[in-house]
Amino acid sequence: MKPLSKTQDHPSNNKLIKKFLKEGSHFHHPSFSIDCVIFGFHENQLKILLLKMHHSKKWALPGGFVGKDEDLDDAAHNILKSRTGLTNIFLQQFHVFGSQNREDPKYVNQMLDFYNMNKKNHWLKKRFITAGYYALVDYSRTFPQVDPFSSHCSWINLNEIPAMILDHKIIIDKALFTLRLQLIYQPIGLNLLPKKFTMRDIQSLYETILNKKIDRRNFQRKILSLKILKKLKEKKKGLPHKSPHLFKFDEKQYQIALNEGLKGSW
Amino acid sequence: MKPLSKTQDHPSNNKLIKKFLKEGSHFHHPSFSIDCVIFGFHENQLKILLLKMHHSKKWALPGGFVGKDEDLDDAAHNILKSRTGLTNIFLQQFHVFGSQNREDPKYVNQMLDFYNMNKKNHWLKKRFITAGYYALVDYSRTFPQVDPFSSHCSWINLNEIPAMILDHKIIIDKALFTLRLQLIYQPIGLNLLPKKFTMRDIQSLYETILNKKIDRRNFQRKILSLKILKKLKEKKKGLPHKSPHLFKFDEKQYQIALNEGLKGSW
DNA sequence: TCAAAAGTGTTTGGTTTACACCCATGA
DNA sequence: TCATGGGTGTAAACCAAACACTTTTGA
Repeated sequence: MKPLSKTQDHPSNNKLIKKFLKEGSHFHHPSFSIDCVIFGFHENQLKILLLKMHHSKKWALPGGFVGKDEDLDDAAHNILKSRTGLTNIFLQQFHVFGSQNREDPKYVNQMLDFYNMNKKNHWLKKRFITAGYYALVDYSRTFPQVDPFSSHCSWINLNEIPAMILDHKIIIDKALFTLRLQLIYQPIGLNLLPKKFTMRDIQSLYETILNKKIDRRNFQRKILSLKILKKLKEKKKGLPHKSPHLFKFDEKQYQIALNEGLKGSW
Repeated sequence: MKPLSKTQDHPSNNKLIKKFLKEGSHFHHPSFSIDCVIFGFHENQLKILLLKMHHSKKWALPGGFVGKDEDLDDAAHNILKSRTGLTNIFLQQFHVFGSQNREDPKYVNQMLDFYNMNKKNHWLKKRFITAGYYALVDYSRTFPQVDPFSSHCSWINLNEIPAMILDHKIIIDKALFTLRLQLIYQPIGLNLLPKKFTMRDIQSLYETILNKKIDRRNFQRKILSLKILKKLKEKKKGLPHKSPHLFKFDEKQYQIALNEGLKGSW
């Protein structure tokens, strides 16, 4: 596992947390939460942003609740912004998880004990239904921030996922499945790659998500035929070999392709 | 619009309804509901099962609530069974609807007045988040049943949808969109067609869902290449012209195809 | 015996796959 | 000057779309 982002202890947050634990249920849609699977891409690795929880050895997806008068999608965007600083990002609901046993009384009890809260019938101990959202972001433009219940907020390689609370591992798997499916009929990469990138960069992205090798020449032909890329005059310098062209997304065409739903398969 | 199924007035249900209105919130997951878009196919028409509400001129999707200790998917199956009598049916969650303004205070007020209930802070007047499920069923094997809040339960042609409560029209549109998308990478038709059917039957189904004509010969080649159909010795008799072969689904292959996700496009 | 629908190909053009050669660059 | 990856091309296999002829049937 890669080095973690620096611990932030938020000791000043104690009061806030207590208020939240006591009165949170008044401000939020009851027994309903949102969990975000935030994908980032760096050094040919697909990563997701995870939180290490206080009061538990386990990790969790960035999540939150829905305000009483808040749209679901807005709530998800707020969570994304709080953890990464990013706004206006592709963020999509992909599944609701509502199995009857999605609770973790042990963890919640520990937390309530820690803050000297009354455990009986506490609103957090009820079964929650959670909506899973997934986002694709540019790893290098994020500033991961812990939330009050976590000690670390880190990018973790997809093949190094630690023990997760609740059914969060299932949520991640479903997100990845959806992402791969999506890739078949929609373009992907805007927000996940830097503004300018080489053909190899975007191919690595596709290969990583699909977890298979693609022929370099065939990939180029196919991705260009989608008309979502613009070739720049500029080349990438300072590499040990021939300087590759840089590309950027043609955002207009990209949006059209997103809406129309591409066909075909990789 | 086609003739409606016979009105059932459920006068004996008054007591039950009052109990539900008074105490329903104790038994159910709070402020959360399920709505089902149940597609059926008959006479080359795609239909959906709708309820005409008491106390309103509008119609609604068959829906319900989730028991405190009930899985989301189980709740959806129960709703499907109550309205159609069917079990073991393809039923899939496709979206959660949680915009902040999905309420219809006027309609709920009318109903509460009718039953002399206290309107103040009534649990049904809160904003609900609802999970949309869609099902594909064999029209001819259903026995549509009203629920206590509706006077009719009828199959309505997709192009003759009446005024709907809340955002139910949006839910229908999204279901249809998902169905069309699904058709691209998954087989469809089991449960929606009778056990035995002709090549024309299944082609009509595809044409109806996709809302476009498909070449008869190309369709046959393509659908057979999926290996999900079994040709029967039997032929359909009593037609004015040449007797067509009957087919049935190879359920084993069908399930495999469902899980693998077909590729390609129609 | 005829109209209508079923059964069965074939041709054509495009897309996907597999594979090969030359070019630019820094070490 | 050489190892490495970039840029470009082509043949074969495969698939989708357009289209035609023959067969069966009841009226």
